[in-house]
Amino acid sequence: MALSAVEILRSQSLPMVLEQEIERVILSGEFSPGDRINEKELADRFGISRGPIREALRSMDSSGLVEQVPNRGFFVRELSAEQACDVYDVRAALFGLAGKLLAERITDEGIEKLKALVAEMDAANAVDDFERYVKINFRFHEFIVTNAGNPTLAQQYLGLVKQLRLYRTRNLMLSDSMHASHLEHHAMAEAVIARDPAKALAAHTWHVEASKERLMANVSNSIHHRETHE
Amino acid sequence: MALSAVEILRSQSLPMVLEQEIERVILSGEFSPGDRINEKELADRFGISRGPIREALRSMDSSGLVEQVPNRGFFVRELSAEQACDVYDVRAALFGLAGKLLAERITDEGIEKLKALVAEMDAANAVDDFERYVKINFRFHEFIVTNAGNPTLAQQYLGLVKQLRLYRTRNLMLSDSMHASHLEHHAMAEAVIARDPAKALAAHTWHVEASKERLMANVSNSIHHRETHE
DNA sequence: CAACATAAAACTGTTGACAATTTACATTCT
DNA sequence: AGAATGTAAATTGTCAACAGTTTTATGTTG
Repeated sequence: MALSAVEILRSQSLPMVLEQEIERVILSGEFSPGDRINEKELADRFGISRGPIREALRSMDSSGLVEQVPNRGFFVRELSAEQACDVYDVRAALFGLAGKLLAERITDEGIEKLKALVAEMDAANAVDDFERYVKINFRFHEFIVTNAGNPTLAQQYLGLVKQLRLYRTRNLMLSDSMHASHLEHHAMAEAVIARDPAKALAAHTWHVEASKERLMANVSNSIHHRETHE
Repeated sequence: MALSAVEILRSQSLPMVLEQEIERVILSGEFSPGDRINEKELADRFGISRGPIREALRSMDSSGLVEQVPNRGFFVRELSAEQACDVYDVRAALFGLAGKLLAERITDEGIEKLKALVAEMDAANAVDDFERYVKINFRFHEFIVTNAGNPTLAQQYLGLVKQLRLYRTRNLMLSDSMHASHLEHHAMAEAVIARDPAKALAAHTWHVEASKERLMANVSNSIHHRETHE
């Protein structure tokens, strides 16, 4: 399966595809944070040699998904709670900027698209459809970041989101969280639709900061209850 | 010269050192943005094979200093004026966060250190010593970012600063620019010393935005006068 | 003389092999 | 039994060579 995907795109650029594939393997949870990555194992899996694997891992090292220890190899990066908070703080600043820029630059069609996304979330939120909500939520955030008209910003932001997925936690979306998040989304969209950069900056920044706090509260909670569940 | 440096640190980690060395070569201006990077040439220069070179370049690709075009190799990244603006905007957001966090967390000793740096800049500013001012200015910024207590933030910020060096421009620090910049530095330091996060956030963000505008004004100016100088 | 086709050179992408280091394991000693 | 030590296996770091592509140089044609 994975091999055929690599095989098909070989003509394009092998290590770039590899990067995505390895990323997928890591983020899918097959490799856990802290795990050592065996180069030969990956090479055999994709039917190639270790060279391209190492190049892909080097690249992922730079983007914070893996870490290299000299003479010991690559490890899936481990993100402590503290580090996750740090990433969230940076993400909040970037997302705030995205909201501000979007409010300055969004087109009329963009506004329609945004309204449609919000409407979709309204629907999912109304019936407590978590799975659907999470999906649209992702598209909503992606829309904001990619339409802010700043590729550097988009790249950095998406990189941080990837890093955050290394902070494994029983990410069960609670009903309360969803409703709170949804209210924030409305505030964000309102500010952007009103083309109010300052308000958008504040709303977008706040949304990520609030997300961080909800996650951390959730984590300490699930740690508290771990014994009863496992 | 470069070879001996590599030789000495070979025991530590070759490609990591290589990364710094190649970075130095690029940022020193020996390779210009848009230039193709010859792997063999670099390999010969450092007396090693192409493998580690490629690994280092892949890492630098991820951090935005070079770009890879399939089957054509690596090129020093070219930064358009628009892209430079984008990077500045992101940098402003990050630096604002750094200022805010620093104001929240700075220790008493940190405040003393900060005051000392400001005093040094005062001195250089008073006598229009550009070279000295630029140097301390760099240490000042570095202090802020590394003492904000958020390694992720520091890493991202420093990466952006490196990228900005790809935007070659006759970066002559004008007297007006220096004095304006200096005033902003005072406002930043004041906010941090007062441990006022909101004010620090605003002052630090503004400083980078103002720097961007000064640079851009400078650039259009120097473009205007290019013919007479070259 | 310019434009195009062709052949040679240069370069990148990838591989398999070898050296150096680390890890795992069995043996010995206290 | 448990710690220490030495050996074997596994793994990483590096290299040199080969295949495939791109670039350059050359020669030919309209």
